[in-house]
Amino acid sequence: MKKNKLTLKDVAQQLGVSTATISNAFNRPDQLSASRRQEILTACERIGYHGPNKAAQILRKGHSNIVALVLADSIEYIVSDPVASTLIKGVSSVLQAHGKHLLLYAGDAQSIRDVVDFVDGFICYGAPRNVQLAEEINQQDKPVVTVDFNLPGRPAINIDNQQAAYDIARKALNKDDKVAILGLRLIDAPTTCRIYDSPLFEEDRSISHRRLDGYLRAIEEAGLTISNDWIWHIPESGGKYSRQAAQEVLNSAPRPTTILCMSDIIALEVLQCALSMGIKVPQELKITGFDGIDEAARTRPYLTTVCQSSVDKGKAAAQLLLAGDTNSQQLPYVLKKGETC
Amino acid sequence: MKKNKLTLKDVAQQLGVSTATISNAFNRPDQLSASRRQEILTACERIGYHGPNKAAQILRKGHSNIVALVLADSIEYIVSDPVASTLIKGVSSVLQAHGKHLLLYAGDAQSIRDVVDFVDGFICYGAPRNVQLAEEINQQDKPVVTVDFNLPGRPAINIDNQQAAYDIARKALNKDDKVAILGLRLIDAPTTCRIYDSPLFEEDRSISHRRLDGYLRAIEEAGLTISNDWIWHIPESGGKYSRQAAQEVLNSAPRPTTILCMSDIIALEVLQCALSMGIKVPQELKITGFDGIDEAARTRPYLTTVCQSSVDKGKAAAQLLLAGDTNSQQLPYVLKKGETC
DNA sequence: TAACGACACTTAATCAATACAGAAACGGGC
DNA sequence: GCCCGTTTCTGTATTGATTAAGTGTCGTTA
Repeated sequence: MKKNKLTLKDVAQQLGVSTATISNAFNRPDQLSASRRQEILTACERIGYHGPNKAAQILRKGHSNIVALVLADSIEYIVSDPVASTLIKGVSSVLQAHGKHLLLYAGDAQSIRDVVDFVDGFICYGAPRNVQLAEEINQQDKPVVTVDFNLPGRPAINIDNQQAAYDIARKALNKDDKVAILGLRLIDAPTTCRIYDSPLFEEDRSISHRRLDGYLRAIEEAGLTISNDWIWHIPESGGKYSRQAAQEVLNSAPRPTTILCMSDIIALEVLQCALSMGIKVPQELKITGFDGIDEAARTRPYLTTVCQSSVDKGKAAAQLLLAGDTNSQQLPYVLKKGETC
Repeated sequence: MKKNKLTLKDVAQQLGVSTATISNAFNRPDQLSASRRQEILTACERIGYHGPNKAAQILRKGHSNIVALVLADSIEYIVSDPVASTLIKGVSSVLQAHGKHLLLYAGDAQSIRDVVDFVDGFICYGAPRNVQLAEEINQQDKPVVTVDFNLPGRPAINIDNQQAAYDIARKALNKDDKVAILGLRLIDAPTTCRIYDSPLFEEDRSISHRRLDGYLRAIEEAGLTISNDWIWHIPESGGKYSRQAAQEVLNSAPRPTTILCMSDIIALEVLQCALSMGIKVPQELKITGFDGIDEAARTRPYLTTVCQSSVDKGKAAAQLLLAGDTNSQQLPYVLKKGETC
């Protein structure tokens, strides 16, 4: 527990040189002779000065080596969500390789101002609940990269959600199928529910809406129809919401023969629920997922889903941010034929 | 993308008052009349000044509302480790309730200095690989709380690891048992290996050493013996290390009848390996775990283990830190009788 | 009515650094 | 010996705020 931290000024006085020289010794080696620099550095080591104060550096230099990862959900939820936590892996691996630090931000629109002034940039994952938060971030004169959603004028990392949804639905659907869709955050409601009158399409098209587009296109091409009653809105993959939707949809009459799920978590919940009800998968019920989480490959029967790499998304986002690149990037996905359809 | 951020000085000039008054309007309402304060606040809102620059505040005030969670492993590993990510949940829930932010630190001893100057305190989870990192943090004149390891003079959050290990081993052991222990970070080696000559006990007793004490005491009391050959060192629960140890121990001759594992992850690996080898659990092989992760309750047979709440540990650590309390805290644990012994 | 304290606000030092302009020293060429 | 350019180092304004000390005004009280 060392007290009385040394400042650059103290060190300068002790060594009999100016503060500028000490500063340069640490930051700009070309500004002083190599020998002098070595002297200063070893002297600093000896007296216990570990380099310029970072708080002051941040103020003066205007950057901090800290990147904020802004999360749509609470950290509590995120760390238990396989997709999100894998994304964190990707982001942090790149940041670490560049000597940057990671600040996990999961607060509201107000307290983002606590960090806005000193972080070097933002990676936003998922559309924030709070629209104000997204706006607040977008107003900043700092680099921003979004993942799995769009912010006007900012680069985004995405897969082609529409095409992926179309592809998997096309593979699943047959003539005479009765289709249901379990969607993620389709409307602005805090509970699981069917979509009746709520507007399906918003101006700011989220990835869920893109996926929905894909599903609907495939349904139409297969000569089938679907009404809003058979599209569910789920506010969040985790917790009770998915299970609730699974139970509702499987107890509906007539029971769907194909259920298109916008996440693997949802699909696994449907699968488990179906099996416990004695429904044969895929004979009586076909299920598709989305994401390709590890768990989806371990179930019996294992899931037919769209595999996308969250690690790659995280890496791409971090790289884009650090490179100052402002071009959006579309990552590949692969369809994984499982045993559920 | 707003440019030319306003400063407090700019605002003061525009409103024709001193900078001190603006500052007080935001930070010390008692220092100016309520009416004046209201005027200033609404004026700031109007011209788009969102409050004092945080980087400057951090420098001047010396605190930032940011707490660093220092992790022994890389973030990549942490987010996929159920124990660690649950701890993060606990920590972040308390921090969020107090308006603090969370900085995940998983770097080395050098770059900790990037954050040391401005974070308000440290929560250290698990003994860092790098001893220097622990020392560096301990030297700071900032609050530190440790979880699952000890730093001299700093409060620690722990369960009674020795007693817990003793309890579960006592329950598992019978006369004539052949015992093996799969330990976590017992010595300073990067690979899975048996412990031969390496010193079993170090001065700075880690939780693993406490657990080992408990196991050994139980073994002795049961009238059994164990030599260092039958104690494995595993550098990290995740990855290939546990599997490797499981294979080694199960292929040893004579094969142990009881395996005491210092984490559930390790125990599950042993269980899976044993089942695939056709070994009957618990008839031919008894296994105990440690931690009580969710997954341990879902396997068949499900694990006999020591349940401790990582959420509670995280919460306790954050609360201790924020309260400035310097007393260590011992949390409760419960033995969970499963089907593996 | 002079003294006193409470209130409202300002002045200016301070936090710990960076970076630019300029000074001193040095060396080489003519 | 003088000029010019380079190298090395110093002085100081600047970054954007906080805060202790100080000034002025007003109402109260002896």
